[in-house]
Amino acid sequence: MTGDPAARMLPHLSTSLPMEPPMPDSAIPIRVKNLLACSGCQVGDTVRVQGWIRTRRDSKAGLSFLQVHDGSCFDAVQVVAPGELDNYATEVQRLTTGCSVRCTGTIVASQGKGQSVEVLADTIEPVGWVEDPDTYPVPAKRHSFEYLREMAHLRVRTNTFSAIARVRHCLAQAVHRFFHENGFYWVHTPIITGSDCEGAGEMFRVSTLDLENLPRTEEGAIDYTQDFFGRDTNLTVSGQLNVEAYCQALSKVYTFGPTFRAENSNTSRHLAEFWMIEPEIAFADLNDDADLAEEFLKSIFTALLQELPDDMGFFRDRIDKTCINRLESFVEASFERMEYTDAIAILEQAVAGGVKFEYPVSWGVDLQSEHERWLTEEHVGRPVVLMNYPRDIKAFYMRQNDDGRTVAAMDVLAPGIGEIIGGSQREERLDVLDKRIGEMGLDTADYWWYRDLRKYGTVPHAGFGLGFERTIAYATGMANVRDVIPYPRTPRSATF
RNA sequence: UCCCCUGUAGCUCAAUUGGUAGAGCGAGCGGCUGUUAACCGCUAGGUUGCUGGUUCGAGUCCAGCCGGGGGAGCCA
Repeated sequence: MTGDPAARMLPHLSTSLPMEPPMPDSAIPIRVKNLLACSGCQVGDTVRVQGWIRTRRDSKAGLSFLQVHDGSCFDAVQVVAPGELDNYATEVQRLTTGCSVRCTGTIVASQGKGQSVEVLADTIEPVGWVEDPDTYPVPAKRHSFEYLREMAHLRVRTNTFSAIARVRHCLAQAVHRFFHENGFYWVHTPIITGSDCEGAGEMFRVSTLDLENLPRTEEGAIDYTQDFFGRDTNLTVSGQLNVEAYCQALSKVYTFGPTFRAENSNTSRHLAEFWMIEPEIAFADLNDDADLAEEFLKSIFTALLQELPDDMGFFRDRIDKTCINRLESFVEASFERMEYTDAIAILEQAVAGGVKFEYPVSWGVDLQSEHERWLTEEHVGRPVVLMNYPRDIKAFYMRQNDDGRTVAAMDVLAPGIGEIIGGSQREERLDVLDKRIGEMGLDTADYWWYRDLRKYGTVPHAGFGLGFERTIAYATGMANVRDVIPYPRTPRSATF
């Protein structure tokens, strides 16, 4: 649990916050997670909790119940406010969903059902009011995800989005932990790139030129020599080429950071700004790459199941009944390795046997989602690693196989989602690489530094890419990647 | 970018082949209660996305624009 900041106390912060109110000497500042677990405190202790009101329920017997959450865990703590408090009528009974409060009181065993312990308050200090409860955008009721998307600054106060934030953090930590513990170095590949050769999609231009008055060359083209970098630059669409260079000195490396695609894609699986994980390993072939992908995915999903049972229980109960079972099956299964060529034969047999697909199948076509789903869900029933695709449907940097018609590419397919990882062994032979660059109509001059890697101590190497938001959506059952990133960027949408 | 659906109260949605715009939730007030998605009653809350058109009459039909969603393509 050392990686979980909510589990640790930060007394130096807690005691240096501004507007510190008088507090009984014995009051222990504590976060809700630890309070509910009686970790670092026990029944009878005087504690202080700070957070936001989820609901208030009044009892005319002369007390009120406040559900106070602070983001440290899924549950809120019940703070019992006796009617004897000085500000009971003037302030406590005016608290509404969303107000922030600072409470001190005694931890007691709860008389009610639904919680084992609660806080019997000595003081309740409203810190920030909700100025108009009638128009507070996220009252305690059901909201559609579409509506909450337009309230991205407030939606994290809901059960669902605070749970997503914790899952996202947990998985990110698990990613770094897996790589760190396996001897990988995290490489901070550039966000602004001068490479125009990544070939992974439409790019966002980065420029300080005056759009109202663009400098022109004598030929009438835009004169990028006058731009900030003295050339045209873009936001990165992939760190792969850069991280390959570091791989060929550090042996095992990865990138994990934001990536940008200016594609006009309007789907539940695409974002203009998303986070991608791209490991790269040297002295490795495609089988090593598949091994890595399998160990990696099992590691991060195992961590999620172990570290956030309450949040995952919420997703199971309210979002997707199967999400926990799916992850448990995933981490226990051995991945099936299958050749693309064999997969096509299996699919063709299935069609002959009466299975209906919308798109036809034959050797040389890229598999559609329906084909991938059928293979992993119906035919194998476990995760599948498809390997060695036709070279004509894959990128220039993928290593050509001896058969002359396939490349060492792989996709990891998972039940319930389809493709979750795409990777390949990279072409390490300069002559073969140059031939491929030429065949695809690209210019070897643009790849001068990438080609250098093949001139100076080249080595077989491989890697893969994993979309972080798709991984979170898969793990939680959330249907739209726009709801698993705090501030989604999509075509015509970048409000926050 | 293409196809389909959609836009009505703070939110989720009704509104009969075009005829006075309603409910639930939320909110406010009152009642009841160691409460737990509380419950009961009352109240407030709308230029039906925008612009134009057809019509005696448009939330409803037509055109354009803008927004949202789903699917496809592209991909992660």
